[in-house]
Amino acid sequence: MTELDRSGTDGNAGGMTSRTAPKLDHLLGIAAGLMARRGFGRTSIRDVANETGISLGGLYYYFKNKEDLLFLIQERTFGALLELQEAALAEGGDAETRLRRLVRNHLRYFLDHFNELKVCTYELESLEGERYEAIAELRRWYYHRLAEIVAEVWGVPGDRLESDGRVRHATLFVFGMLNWIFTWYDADRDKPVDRLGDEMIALVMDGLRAGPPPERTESS
Amino acid sequence: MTELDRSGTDGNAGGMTSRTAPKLDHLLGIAAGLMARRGFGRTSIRDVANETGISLGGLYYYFKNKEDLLFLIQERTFGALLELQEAALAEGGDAETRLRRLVRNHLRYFLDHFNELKVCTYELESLEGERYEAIAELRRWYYHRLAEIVAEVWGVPGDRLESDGRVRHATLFVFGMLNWIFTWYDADRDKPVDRLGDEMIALVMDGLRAGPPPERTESS
DNA sequence: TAATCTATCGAACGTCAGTTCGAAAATGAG
DNA sequence: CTCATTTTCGAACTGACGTTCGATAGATTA
Repeated sequence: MTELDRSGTDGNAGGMTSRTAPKLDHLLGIAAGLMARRGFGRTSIRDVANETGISLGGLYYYFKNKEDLLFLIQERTFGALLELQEAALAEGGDAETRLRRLVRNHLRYFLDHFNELKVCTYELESLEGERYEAIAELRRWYYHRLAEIVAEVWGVPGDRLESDGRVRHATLFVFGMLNWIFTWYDADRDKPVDRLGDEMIALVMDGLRAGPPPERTESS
Repeated sequence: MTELDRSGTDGNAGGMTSRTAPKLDHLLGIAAGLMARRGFGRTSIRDVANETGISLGGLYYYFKNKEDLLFLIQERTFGALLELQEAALAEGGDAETRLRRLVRNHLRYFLDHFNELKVCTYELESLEGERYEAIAELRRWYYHRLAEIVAEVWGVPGDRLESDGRVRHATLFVFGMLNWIFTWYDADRDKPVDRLGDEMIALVMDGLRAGPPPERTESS
């Protein structure tokens, strides 16, 4: 229904086929900052123009649509996160080890790319059609990796992973913890991210009944 | 900075001081449905007019602002939920019992008022000034009630509750699980809500290491 | 019936948004 | 220097949005 016509060029309006584009990255970073604060719908292209110093019309050299701008932010940010996580999983280890790595990476990445990842988390549904599907696919990949770990902890065989609602729910509970952080994290108050990760792992693995995790200052 | 001028009348533009207003409730329900689907920013007053059958101008008899419309939805929905939870807590019981009640109530309420509660969850930041503060206050109340339970499970004394980051984090992790549901819940797939609650309690209390919760069909 | 209050309407106003476009600088190669 | 390509600009168009307002029924009261 909602089609998009990527006419030959592969993402942005003008040329720019190079892997990394510093000016575009800068632009996307600023746009993400605005969208993280005011939301996609409330952020105008004119806001982006003012904040970046680029003229209103000039922006359309970098993206062909407002929605395309959002897509570029999400694709790049989420893509990089998933690459990171893929590498982390490739390192192997038992389920708990991999889970801990995943959570820590996620939290570290979220600290370094707060605005961008917040936009990824909140504004998926502002995309439509192909663009929506492309990002949804990335999310599905992430979901499956975590679900596999949950299933492994519980000893659920891989072929029953899809049909077992308990694995699905537990996985989504964990994602809820991870993603909800954007609503409350306060850099000053909640300082060491790795400790946050440890606390989360402690809750996920052993629950409240095991008591609070140790209050030490730092670890690896 | 951003002031609102409630000139005498107490919330809506016209009169209407009665406790329950069926037509207003109907209106708010439809508005919540639109906002849940497309977000506050993307939902226009004209959309609400079309969907309700009330004329564009006529809507302003019920609220004085678009933001006021959002506020009314949040205040009523969240207010009712908190009343429910206050009553549930008043019933007493140990920490786990109260936690289970809280979670179950939350999930049941979320099923019955999906759109409205989704709007409450996502659109707090679309409010400003006094209206923002009023809703934020309600949320704070909810947070504290859950934090108290977490602290009780861990045996953290009430006066150290505020300063202990671990209580804060664990509480917010649980809220994350609860609120993230709006992004994935599928009425057909994830049928019995009470079981969802039990699975969540199982994870929160005992963690993944305790193994998956029993797969029974239903309980109380 | 006259007066008052509640509820509703349609038209209009002003603003701001996304997008387009042709021209013009800047850049870099031959 | 010349020329083609890349990048940037400012003005303009078009549509949608929130909000206002005077008019108007219907209901209620005196």
